[in-house]
Amino acid sequence: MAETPATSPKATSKKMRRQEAEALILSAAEKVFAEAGFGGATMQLIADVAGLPKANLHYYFPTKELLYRQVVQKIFQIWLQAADIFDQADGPEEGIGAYIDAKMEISRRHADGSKVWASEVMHGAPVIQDYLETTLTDWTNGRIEVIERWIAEGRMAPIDPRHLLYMLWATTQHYADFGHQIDTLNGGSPLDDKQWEAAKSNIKTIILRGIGATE
Amino acid sequence: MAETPATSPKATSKKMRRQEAEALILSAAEKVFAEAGFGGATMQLIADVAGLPKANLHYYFPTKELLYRQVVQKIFQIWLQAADIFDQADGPEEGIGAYIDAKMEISRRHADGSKVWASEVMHGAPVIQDYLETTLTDWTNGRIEVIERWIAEGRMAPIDPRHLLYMLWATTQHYADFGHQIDTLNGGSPLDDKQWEAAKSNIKTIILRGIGATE
DNA sequence: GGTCTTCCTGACCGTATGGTCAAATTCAGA
DNA sequence: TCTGAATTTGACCATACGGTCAGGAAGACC
Repeated sequence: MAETPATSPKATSKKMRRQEAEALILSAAEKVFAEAGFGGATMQLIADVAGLPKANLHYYFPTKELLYRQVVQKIFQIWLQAADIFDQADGPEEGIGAYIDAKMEISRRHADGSKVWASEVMHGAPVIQDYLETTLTDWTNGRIEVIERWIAEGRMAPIDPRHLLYMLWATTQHYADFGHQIDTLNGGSPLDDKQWEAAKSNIKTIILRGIGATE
Repeated sequence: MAETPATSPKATSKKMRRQEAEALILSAAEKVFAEAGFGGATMQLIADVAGLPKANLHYYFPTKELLYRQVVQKIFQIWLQAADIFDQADGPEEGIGAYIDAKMEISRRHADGSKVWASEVMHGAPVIQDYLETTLTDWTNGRIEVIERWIAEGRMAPIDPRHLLYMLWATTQHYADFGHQIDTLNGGSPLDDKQWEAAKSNIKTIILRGIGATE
């Protein structure tokens, strides 16, 4: 009768602090939302993964929508963080190269979050449309300016910055969102360290050479 | 065969043929599954979109899973069709260029199907895992051989064919799967003909130059 | 100990969903 | 016109889901 404990990440103390309880639930929710989608996920399953009774989830997160929203916001923060790397660079080779590395690292370390984000956008961004229109739009426009400056300075070929950004997002996210397909084509095993390095290296080689940012 | 009178979404006669009824339902299902995901889609909503009573859906497709499976298989067929273009080419510039065009056309014309496929893979391919392991694996290995030959012949740079294929899939699919995000960044409007051409052109420029397949 | 706040949870509820069914309707061919 | 198969459909059912609630348990502070 192993009903309560099982494989619960944290189930030692009887009472939890708000912060750790929320973190535990958010982590379980991210996993379940990634695997089943918003509609396919159930509060009961999230509760099981977190090792808590369902009613406890509703104590911290009144509704499923609210819980989902927080999961999406969390990954968006990580996403934005990586984006900063873009600015700290001197030129396209360094900036875009580092950005690819950072985004690939996110795809590897936060694959579930990436999937939730992808799912959200794919279904028309019902809960984070405002983020797309404000934060993401601003960030994108800022980066476009940077790229245009690089082009004007002759440090890379004159390509449309928008489509370059889309290519960067698409290619790096692909390793998270389509990770299962990649694993299957890899004989059923996840990419190992070496293969991830090869992926990053190949992507950087193709894109940096493609935009004429290599010497 | 050529005896189908007035094939419109709403048929004139009270009774439908199996073929057209199934096509109508599959089309509605593709749309709803794309917008809501498998878990979020309901048979009632699909029925409403198709303009049929729910019980009628179950007459043609006994279960939701079965209906979903057919939708996924349908888009996979289209996907494979485009893949043929790869072979009919003489070299990388022509072959990969045409493949990008074809996949971009699919992203534009079959955005819903692309989303369903992406969703399916993202959730671990519960219904088409066998396709990944057989058809897709075979196709991929075949294309890897072609690319390796091109490399051996000195017609493109020595990059890992796998990661090149992933980049092609990722970049082209992105315009369907993340179409909503792209539209939002485009001021809320879908890309027009000119913008789609620009997208294709930019992608081809970057990738073909990136793999050293241009003169 | 007493008391207040925070946290925990089993039991419960209304609703929506996938699926069933049997009766009605349509239609092709005899 | 008659007959049997194919199709259509409203009504129905069991289940599972998101969410509620009342009462109990665990600390914190005096």
